[in-house]
Amino acid sequence: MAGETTQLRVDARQNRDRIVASARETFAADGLDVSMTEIARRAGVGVATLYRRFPTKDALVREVFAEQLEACTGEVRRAAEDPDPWRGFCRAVEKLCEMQARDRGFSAAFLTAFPEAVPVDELRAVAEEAFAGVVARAKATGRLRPDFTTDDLTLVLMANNGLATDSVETSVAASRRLVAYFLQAFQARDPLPPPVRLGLRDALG
Amino acid sequence: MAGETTQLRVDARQNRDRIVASARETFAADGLDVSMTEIARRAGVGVATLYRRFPTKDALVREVFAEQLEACTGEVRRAAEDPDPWRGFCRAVEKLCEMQARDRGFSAAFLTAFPEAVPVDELRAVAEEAFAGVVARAKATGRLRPDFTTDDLTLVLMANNGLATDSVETSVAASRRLVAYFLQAFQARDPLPPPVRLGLRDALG
DNA sequence: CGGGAAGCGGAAGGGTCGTTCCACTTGGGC
DNA sequence: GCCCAAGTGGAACGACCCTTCCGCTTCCCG
Repeated sequence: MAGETTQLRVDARQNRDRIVASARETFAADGLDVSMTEIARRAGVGVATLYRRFPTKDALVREVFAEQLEACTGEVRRAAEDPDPWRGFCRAVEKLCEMQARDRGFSAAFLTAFPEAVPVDELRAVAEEAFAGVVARAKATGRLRPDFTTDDLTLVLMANNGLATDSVETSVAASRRLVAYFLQAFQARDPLPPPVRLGLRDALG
Repeated sequence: MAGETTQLRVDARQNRDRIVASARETFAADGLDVSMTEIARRAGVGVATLYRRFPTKDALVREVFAEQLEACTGEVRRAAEDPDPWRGFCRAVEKLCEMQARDRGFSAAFLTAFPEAVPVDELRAVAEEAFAGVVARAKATGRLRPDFTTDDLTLVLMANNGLATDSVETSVAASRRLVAYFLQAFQARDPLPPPVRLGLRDALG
């Protein structure tokens, strides 16, 4: 989805697909700290083939990440269409966190700063815009606390990211519990003092 | 505090102290991924001197970590003596999270499994026992939800760990906000369904 | 079906890391 | 003050990483 439909030879095309698939699986299971050699091995190609398609490891990460981010945006869009805005909000948060919990590389890539990665930043902006709509609707119904900000989503995602373990099931269970607590705190009914102001986005680049 | 009072030569003693101090500062500022060479350089000694005192990097991390964990326990003990049990509980969680936010190495070391590190596990057990007392008192007053478990503290600490950034101030601010949300959710007044059951401790070793 | 460009694998370059080795220095009991 | 064990610094080792290079193979156009 990052352009690059520049006609490849059919065998090269197959290899490229295998590389992306194997990279996605490996990043999901073990995080971003997997060696390029390992990814190439699992894809059944040499490292040179990998580097021919993706000139650097960052480029590969971005490619895989872009697809995930798109799925992410889709999930938010679906949540935006929920007849019940509050339920839509909850669904969005739940879905995002579950995706993150199931994919170690995703969270790492999402939270690592990519200041120069134009397409990635674009995609993220799109996802954030969609989420902003969900938030606005939920606030309008009065169920979501009015002082909820975009930073709070970042906070949730960063916190959720800290829950990563070697076992996907454990991570997902922990994530679910975390999200349940968060959603409870995000409800408007309690007039508790709003938490301190933040500048997380800036800190993340 | 880990024994080892085996008489050292005075110059060796000074070097050892400098090493621990510099390691603590460096781990706090930059996390555990600092090279041994760098730590030795900042302490003004050669790497051999470092390795003579701490046969492995893990050993050094554990030494520094043990001191922090002790401070941690002290904080919990102080919270246990608060006249208001709920306030004591809040203070304990707040203090623990702030310490974690201020020290990158601490959280990393705390959450990394050290199955074989006897003294560390001992210290952690002590801290957990003290915290269990705080929890029991808070539950007795009815302000802390009855289904709160030890796993929830682990959940909080792991989530809080995910908030680490390059700027300490940012991390602390984010941590404060996170804790405010958590404490709100931990209050008993809402009869919301208790989150799913967990097995985090097992997952962490 | 033949030639040439595109594609390929694996070895090698350059870097960093944790750790070890060894010739040299120094503290402190006699 | 002498002497040697304890202590020291910095070079060197092996393992790993990302990336590049190069001689060989394979596809595909004409």
